[in-house]
Amino acid sequence: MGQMTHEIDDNVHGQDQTGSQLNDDGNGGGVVLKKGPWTAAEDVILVDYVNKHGEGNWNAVQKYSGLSRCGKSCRLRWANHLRPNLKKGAFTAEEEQMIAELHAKMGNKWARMAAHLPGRTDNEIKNYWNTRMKRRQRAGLPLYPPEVVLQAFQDKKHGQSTAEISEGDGGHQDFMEKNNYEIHDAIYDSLKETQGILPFVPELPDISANSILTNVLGSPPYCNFLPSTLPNHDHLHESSVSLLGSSELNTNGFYPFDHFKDNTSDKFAESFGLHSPLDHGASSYGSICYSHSLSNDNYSTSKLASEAMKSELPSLQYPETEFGSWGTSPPPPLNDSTDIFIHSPQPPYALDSGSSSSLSRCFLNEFLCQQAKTLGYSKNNWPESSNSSVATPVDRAESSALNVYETEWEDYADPVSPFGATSILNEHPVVGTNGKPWDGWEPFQTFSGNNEKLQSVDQVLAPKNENQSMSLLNLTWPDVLLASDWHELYSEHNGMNQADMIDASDNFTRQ
DNA sequence: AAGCAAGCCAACCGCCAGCTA
DNA sequence: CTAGCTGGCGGTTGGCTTGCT
Repeated sequence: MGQMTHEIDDNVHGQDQTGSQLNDDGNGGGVVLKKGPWTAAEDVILVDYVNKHGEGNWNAVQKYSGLSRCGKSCRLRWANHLRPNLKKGAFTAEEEQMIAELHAKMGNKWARMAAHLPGRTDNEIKNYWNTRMKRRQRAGLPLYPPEVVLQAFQDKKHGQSTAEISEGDGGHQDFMEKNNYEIHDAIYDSLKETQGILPFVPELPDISANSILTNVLGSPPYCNFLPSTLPNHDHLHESSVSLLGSSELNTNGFYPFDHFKDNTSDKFAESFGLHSPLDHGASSYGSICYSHSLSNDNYSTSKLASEAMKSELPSLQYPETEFGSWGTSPPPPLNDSTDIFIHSPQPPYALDSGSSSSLSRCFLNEFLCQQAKTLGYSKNNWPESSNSSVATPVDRAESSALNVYETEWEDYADPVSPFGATSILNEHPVVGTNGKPWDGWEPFQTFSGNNEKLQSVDQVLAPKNENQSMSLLNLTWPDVLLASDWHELYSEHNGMNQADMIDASDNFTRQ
């Protein structure tokens, strides 16, 4: 804006200040077309032309108005700045929320997103998203507010169809089904699958969005709201129980994660400069909660590796630390809710048999990309954390997921950061299931999956582990529920008041 | 006050799909 | 069927502003 001087340029048809070139649209005919910022005079000419002739036929603008701009440039100028009913100024909170939701569903379909935001242009939305995302990625933050994912749950739960998303987009339903709505489906499917007993699935072609979503949703602190939303034995409730299960914990209480030791993942790690002897361990910080769902070595990250750097892709990561920007969901207070970080096991895998969807990969890529970024950070931070408390592998494993959030919370940071690594680990020194503290970095293999460990995992699987999950949850659930501001979100989305929630949590605890 | 980095945003570029001759 | 034209879209660039040191 600021650089747009809009000064009257008497030389509208003359040479521009940024250099000229022949129009590349094939309609130049040797005419030197102006480039660079539009002047007020040019705007007047263009507006006048459109008023007389209507939109379209942009290449005729130059012909009939004498404007030395290519058709593309005219169209862009009109669409982005001159057409009526354009909304100027910063995005409102509602619009930001909408953008996040739309982006979660559509990805970088700016024009389509703009169709949902009257008065906003695709360019505006794109710029907004890119700058915001750049900022957040640099900070190691997730991109989507929790409400977006929760909404995805709600939508699916209430049978919202793809058509709704496609509403107004007529003719794009197919696209939506293929690309936009899979996150909803992924979330839902993961719940369906995890509510049942899926102890072990030997074949898994790819990490799915499902598993990630499941993990994300089932991971602290966001696992909190899942059970809470469903006090009765609604399928989601059952799902959430399973989500919180320790089904992939091995005998040591942590997840097998040797699946990331394959060459591809090494390459992936290399691509992020993870070369130290701790690489595997380091990788596990970020990957563990995602890789643990894999029970064979067939996991392929080739696509992930190749696409992981594509940062624009949809993600459903959260929490959102810039809650203010979303207008909702302030960070949970620092209290016992942090327990859930320590005590709640990672959710079991969610298996997505048709997992290789583009969006799933996109989601994963973006996620892993951020994970990788987070890893570098957490690598630096870990020693600090482990100085004051000794983490077991499982804690690391969980903290690997946690690291995502830790990094996240580091914005709030610090001493008051509700989930700051230091605070968590200081307050909750953790030991291995054998009672021995896990001190120091061990080779990845020492606690990562061999068959024996995997077998142990199987033994821990639901339904048996449901009780374990419950016991774990019992430690924290009411506090988590009541102390956390999530209950606002939760109740808002489920029509429950606090009393209901207390009942629900009590029931939950008594189980 | 100056220098630098990051943010912001308008505009450009290349690709693609749809239409038409 | 094909080639050319046109418009649309998403990615990227470059310049100005802002904030920090």
